[in-house]
Amino acid sequence: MERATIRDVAKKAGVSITTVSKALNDYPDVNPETRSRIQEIARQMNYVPNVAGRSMGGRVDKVIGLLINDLRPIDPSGSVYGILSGVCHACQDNNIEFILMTTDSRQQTQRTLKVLCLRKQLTGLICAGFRLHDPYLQQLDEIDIPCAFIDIRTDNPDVLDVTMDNERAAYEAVSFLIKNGRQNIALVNGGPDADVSILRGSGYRWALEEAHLPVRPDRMLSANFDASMAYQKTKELLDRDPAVDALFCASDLMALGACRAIEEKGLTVGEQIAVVGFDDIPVARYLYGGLTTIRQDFYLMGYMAGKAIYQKIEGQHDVHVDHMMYELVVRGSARGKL
Amino acid sequence: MERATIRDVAKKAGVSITTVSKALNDYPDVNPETRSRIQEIARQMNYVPNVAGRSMGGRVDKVIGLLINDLRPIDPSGSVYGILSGVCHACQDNNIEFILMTTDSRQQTQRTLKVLCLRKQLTGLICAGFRLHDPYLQQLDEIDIPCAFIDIRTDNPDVLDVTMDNERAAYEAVSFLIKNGRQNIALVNGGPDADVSILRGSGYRWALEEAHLPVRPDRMLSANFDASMAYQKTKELLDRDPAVDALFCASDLMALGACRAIEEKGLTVGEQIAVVGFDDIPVARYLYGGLTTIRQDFYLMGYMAGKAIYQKIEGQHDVHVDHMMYELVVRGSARGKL
DNA sequence: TTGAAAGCGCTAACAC
DNA sequence: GTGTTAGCGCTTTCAA
Repeated sequence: MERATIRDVAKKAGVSITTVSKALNDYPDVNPETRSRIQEIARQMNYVPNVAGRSMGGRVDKVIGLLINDLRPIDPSGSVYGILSGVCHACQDNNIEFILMTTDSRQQTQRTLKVLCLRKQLTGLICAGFRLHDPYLQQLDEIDIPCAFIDIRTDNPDVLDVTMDNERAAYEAVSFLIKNGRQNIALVNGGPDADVSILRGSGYRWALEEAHLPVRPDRMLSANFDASMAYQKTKELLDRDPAVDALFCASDLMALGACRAIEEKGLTVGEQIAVVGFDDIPVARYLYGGLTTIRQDFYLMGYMAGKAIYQKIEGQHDVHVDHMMYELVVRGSARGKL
Repeated sequence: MERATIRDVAKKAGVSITTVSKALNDYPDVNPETRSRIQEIARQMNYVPNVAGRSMGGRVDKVIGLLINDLRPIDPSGSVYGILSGVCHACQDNNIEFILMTTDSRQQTQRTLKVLCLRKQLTGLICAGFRLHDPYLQQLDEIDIPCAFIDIRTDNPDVLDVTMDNERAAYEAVSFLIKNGRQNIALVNGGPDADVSILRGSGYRWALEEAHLPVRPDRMLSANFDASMAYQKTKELLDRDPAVDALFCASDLMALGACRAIEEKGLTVGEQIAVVGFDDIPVARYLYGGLTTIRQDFYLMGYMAGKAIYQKIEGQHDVHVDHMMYELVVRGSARGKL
């Protein structure tokens, strides 16, 4: 059977399509009996309004799009997944349509952000996974819908920044190591194209400077958030610089790679070399006697972004997203004496 | 500025809307010069065809929907994420629209699967995260679009089953333990509402029976794929049954919980109690000297499902998805002597 | 309380 | 090679 249209329902109910439309859209000027009769018939016929038709008729559904840059086959930190499910649930809770879109640097040069928004008829946009040189960051003025970016600063005042205070979190992590007697702390950072790397790097330097410890470029590694690259570079570091007694890693995954390098070198994680990670991935507590790390909540980030965009769509003016909470979770890989 | 319509473009180009439509949709009967002039004007005006209008005009885009049941805030095994990104990439590669939908047991009772498909105008459907008693499994006859289910058998011959041979994989894992001298192997399984639990459980029994080892119900735990429940139940098991010398766990996450219980009891993972997990999550190699586990590839599952559904949509008749590959990855938590 | 009619943006016969 | 026209399914005035 073909899909039932409003006309089919009208015919079966012996009324006009206008009346069916009104009945199904809860207009007040319909006889209650007529309404329920029509609703029943529609249900029986499996009638579902054609969205295209509705849209043409002038009833456009509001839609929040989540645009993920560079969607990878796996997501070891769970960040993308957490954001996705958070936005999704925020949309459900607020009864607004949600769609997922993806892009990458090539596609960003082929199709403008504006055109992307028009194509999907977006009412609101949330972006995640973007890096500092991505073309879309320059096109934010062109779109005229509420927009939020996760974990990257946009320097556009109309765009909501959803992130935590990465600089301060890194500062706290490194300060914690210092307070516990570590003096030769190296940094295993992500790539410089990620805004969070920059912030975590400056938090690291801030803590060292405050403690009057030298900031040594040769102790600042860049491992692109990749476990095996972290492993490799940490190994080299430990070979050339035996004084290192602690590592601050900008992700738990890199911390894992680093820990493996430490153990292979015959050193112990926690005792000889303290390690602090970042993210608190679900398995962090099981790793190397428990990974000390900065916990952040990607689900909540997504949820907050979704909720804020919804509020903007609904015309609220003073919408603003606070810095997300974080927490230093102390476990075996870097014990506290305090 | 309001959104440009085809009429605006036509006016600016001094041609009819028909010509614009033809030019933009690569019809042959348009003067090449006219075509490129129109394309240029459309680009300048940021013209994007209104999908609703297109759809009304009779040009319906094909859409594959991925329906996820019970989307959780986190996805520790990465299975949902992997499937999602796989389907997404398959759709990109085949140039077909992709949409993500979610449901749960409550929503399944409120809206039929048929209505869901109609609402989203789906051309193809892929379902993941479903459990044996979910209502939608009974409604498969009602939908008339190509459909695939991931990791659950549907007993509907028209529905593609995308999964690996879970029974055989479990059989191999347990046989491996037996061959390496383990005689008292317990099972830490997922809940009985997951089809894979049933299959992995029967693979476990198969291996024991083949080796003429007793199948003891008191050694078969059910921990709902949850790490802390696995921890708890394993602890109880080890207390009451000191003979246990190996554990086969139906997920790496549960294996983690079990390993923690083992270590807390003062036993060593690998030596005294061998542990085999399931999934090979990205961090498995870093856990407990490397977790021995069955590797599966969720991304590929999603990709294959997407590709197969696409082929069915395109009218291919003999579409069929082979069992996905798996592999026993031997690491420290259960060494092989062979 | 109901219905006739216009129109949303687009495509596709078909005529020119 | 180009334009005219009908119509897709729906909502929404506005008149009855």
